[in-house]
Amino acid sequence: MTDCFACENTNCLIKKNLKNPKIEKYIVEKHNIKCKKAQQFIIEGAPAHGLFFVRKGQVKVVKTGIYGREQIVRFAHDGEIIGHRGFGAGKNYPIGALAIKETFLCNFTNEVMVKMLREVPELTFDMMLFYSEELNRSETKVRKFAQMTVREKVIDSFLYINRKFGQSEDGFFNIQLPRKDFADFAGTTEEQVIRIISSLKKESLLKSKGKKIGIANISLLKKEISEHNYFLDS
Amino acid sequence: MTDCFACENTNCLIKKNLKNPKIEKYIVEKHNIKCKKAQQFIIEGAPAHGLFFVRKGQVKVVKTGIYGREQIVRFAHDGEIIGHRGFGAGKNYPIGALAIKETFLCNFTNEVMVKMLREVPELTFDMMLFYSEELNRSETKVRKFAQMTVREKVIDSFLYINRKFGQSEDGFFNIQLPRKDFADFAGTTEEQVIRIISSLKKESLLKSKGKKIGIANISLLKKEISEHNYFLDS
DNA sequence: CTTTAGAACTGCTAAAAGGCAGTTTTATGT
DNA sequence: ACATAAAACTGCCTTTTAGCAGTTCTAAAG
Repeated sequence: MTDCFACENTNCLIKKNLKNPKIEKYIVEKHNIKCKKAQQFIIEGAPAHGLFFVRKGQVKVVKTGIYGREQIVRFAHDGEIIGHRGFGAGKNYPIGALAIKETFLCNFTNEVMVKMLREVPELTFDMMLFYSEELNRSETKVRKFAQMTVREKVIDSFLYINRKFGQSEDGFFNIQLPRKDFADFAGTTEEQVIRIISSLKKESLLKSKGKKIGIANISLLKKEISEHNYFLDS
Repeated sequence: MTDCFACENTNCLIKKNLKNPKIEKYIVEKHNIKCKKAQQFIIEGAPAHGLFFVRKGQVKVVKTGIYGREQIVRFAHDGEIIGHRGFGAGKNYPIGALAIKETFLCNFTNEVMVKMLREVPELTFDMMLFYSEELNRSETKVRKFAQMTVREKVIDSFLYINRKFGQSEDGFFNIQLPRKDFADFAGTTEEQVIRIISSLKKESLLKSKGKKIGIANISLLKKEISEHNYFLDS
C-alpha cells in the first residue's frame, strides 16, 4: 500500500488536500495498480469503476473513432488524473487508457470518490477547476483540428510533447512513441507524419534517429504555429 | 430584477439549488442583462467578469481561430451557462458570446460566484458534473473534426441543431442561422455547406427555403453518421 | 553474425476540400 | 412596389490530404 503522505506528486489533487483530516479515511481505500508497458487498464465502453491517478509512469488516453480509427485524446504522467471522463455521465468510460511504459497507478472507486467529494468541498472545487482547464484545452484542440493544416497540427503535437515531457541531454523527447501514435494524436495519418518529419529534418527544425525524435529549433517551430494564433496552450 | 424563484428554467443549476437557504443572499446580487439581436456580451480576451445564465433567448459562443477564422464552439439557450470557460484559468475569457436573437441574461460576478460555490458544495458538485459533461461533448467533437468528412460534419451539425432547438410545425429549425455560421460550427467553409445543402436537398434528406432549413428524412441522415460511429452525442 | 518482423520511409495516384469569380436569389428599408 | 445590399448559390481550378504499394532501415532474437 503506497502512502499518499509519502508521495511526491505535488500536482495531485488528493495530495493537495491531504491536510484536510476528513480525507484520511478515504485514502486508505485506494487501490494500487502496476501496469506493464502497453498494458490497457481502462477499456472504452466498459462500466466506469472509478478514477485513476498516475503515481509514476506514462499513459495515453484513446478514443475509438470513425471507421475504427484511433484517436489519442491526451497523454498523462505523474500526478495526473485518468478516467474522470467516466464520472459525470456516469455508467461507462467514454475512453480507453494504456500504459506507454511501466506505470504505477492509484485507483479510487466511484463510490469512495463521490463520498470524498461530498465531504471535502475544497477537493470538489479543485476538481471543478481541473475540469474547467481540461475543457479549455479540449476546445483549443477542436479549433486546432478544425483549422490547422496537417503540417501545423504535427508541429503543434511535437511542441505539446516537448512541453509536457521535455527532452533529455541527448536532445530527444523523454517519451518514445511510434509515428502512428503521433498521427493519432495530431489527427492525420502515419504517412503524413513521416513526410512532415523528413521535411522538418531537411529544414533543420527537427532531429530524429530511428524512433527517437527531438526538436532542433524550437523558436522557428513555435513561430510557424503562433504566427496566426493568439493563444495556444493545449 | 427578475426573480430566480419565479424562473421556469428547471435545467438551470442555480434554480436547482434554490432550496438551499444559503444561496438566497447571493441570488439577489445577480444582474439582469438584455441583449438585442447580434449583440455581443462577452468579448474574447477581455477580463472575465463572471458567469452568465441564459434566462430566455439564443446565444452563440465563438472563438477566434487561425488566420482570423471564426469557430463557433457551441450554441446555448434557456437555462444554460455561458462564460464558464473563463472561470478556472482565471483572468480572461477564452471565448466570445453573441445573442442570436433578443436574449435575456442573468450575470453573477466571479467574486459572488466563488463565494456561492464555497458555501454551497452541492452547487459546486453540480458545476463539476456540468464541466465533465461539457468535456465529454468537446472531446467527441475533437474526434469528429479529426476524422469526419466535410459532408459528415455538416450533417452532424444539422442533427445537433435539430436535437437542441427542434423544428416547428412548418418543418424548419427553431433557429435561423446564415450558411456561414453552419460552416463555422461544422469546421468548414460557407461554399462547402452550400454545396452539401443542395446535394442533400436533391436526395430529399433536407429541405430549405431561403435562410430556413429543416430535416426531411432524419433516419437516413442519422444512419449516414452513425454507421461508423458507436456513440455520438455532442 | 545472420535472420526476420516490424517500423520507417517514398513515389504515385485518386479523392477531398478550399478558394475565387461571377450569377441569382432573398430580404429589408424607402 | 422598387431599389439595393446582403446572402445564397454554381462552376472551375488549385491545393491539400489520404491511401496504396513497394522499398529500405532498424532492432531484437536466435
